[in-house]
Amino acid sequence: MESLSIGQLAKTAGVNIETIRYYERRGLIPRPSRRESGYRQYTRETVTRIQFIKRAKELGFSLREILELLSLSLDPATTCVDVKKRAEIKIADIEEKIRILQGMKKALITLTMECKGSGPVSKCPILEALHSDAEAVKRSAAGRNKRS
Amino acid sequence: MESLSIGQLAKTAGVNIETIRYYERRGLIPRPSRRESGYRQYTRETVTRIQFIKRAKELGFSLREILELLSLSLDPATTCVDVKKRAEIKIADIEEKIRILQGMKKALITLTMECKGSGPVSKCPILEALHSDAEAVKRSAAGRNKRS
DNA sequence: ATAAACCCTGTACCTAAGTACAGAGTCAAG
DNA sequence: CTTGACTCTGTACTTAGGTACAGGGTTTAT
Repeated sequence: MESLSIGQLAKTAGVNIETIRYYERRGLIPRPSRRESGYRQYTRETVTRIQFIKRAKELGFSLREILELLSLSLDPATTCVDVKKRAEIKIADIEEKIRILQGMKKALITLTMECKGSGPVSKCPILEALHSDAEAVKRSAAGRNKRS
Repeated sequence: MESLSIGQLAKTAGVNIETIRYYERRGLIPRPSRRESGYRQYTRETVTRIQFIKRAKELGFSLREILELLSLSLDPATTCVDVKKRAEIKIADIEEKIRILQGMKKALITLTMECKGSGPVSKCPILEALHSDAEAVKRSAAGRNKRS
């Protein structure tokens, strides 16, 4: 078994067949050679390539960014710094997302603590806040709860 | 000015006209009365409604969830606990997202620290990790970096 | 009365990362 | 030799939350 069919590749790499063709369209994996029938023929290299893509995705890179990383890694003019820069940008992206989520969480916790859990919905502090107290929500969501 | 045109409502509430019609289609705001011409006529209530939606979105609720919150708040059988439960589920959702992002961040930081920033891309520890060290990436991304 | 600004419906488009066919051809096992 | 599994291309669909027209009708200000 020196060459892999698309189905074998899919199973080995742990992705869908459709995903492989999609990655090919996106330029993330090279167009493979074909049999006379037109069937795609892959080498083990492509398994590695797909695993690269999967791991980069786990680190939060988009397919567009992964494409960039891949072309970087092929360009002899690239230095390690170029790659490191991408990673640092991604870290900053992730930190921003975390910040926003923590603001949301804080606001929600504040609201749920105000809610005793008894009484009708008409006096629910959570809904009341959504209806009228724009500032409280905004302050918390932005992570700068100044009052108190 | 007792009734608002869709344009006035959009400006007042700080959303797009298209967004208002979209919310109407989604059932997030009630179908308004119409003039003879077919023009939509809104009341101030709808401003409040749209602001509710905007704030709930800031707290991380999807439009589908907001629809649920709105029908809860109209149902007299709803109690405060029902709303509180939604908020708590949302908090858990947010915490899960934060956990995943922190795993990504940790893995990326580990990799960038290994990278001295000098040397050719062929020896970049970041790319090397993506190419072969599946476990290191996974461990960090999952937030359970066992091998210290 | 006419031009600018507004509004209507309906449909298509956008991003991201795929997934799901339809309709055809090919390969492998029994 | 046939049947089932596999593969091909091309297109449409999915989720979420909108945005952008096209091609009409209406309102308002001058």
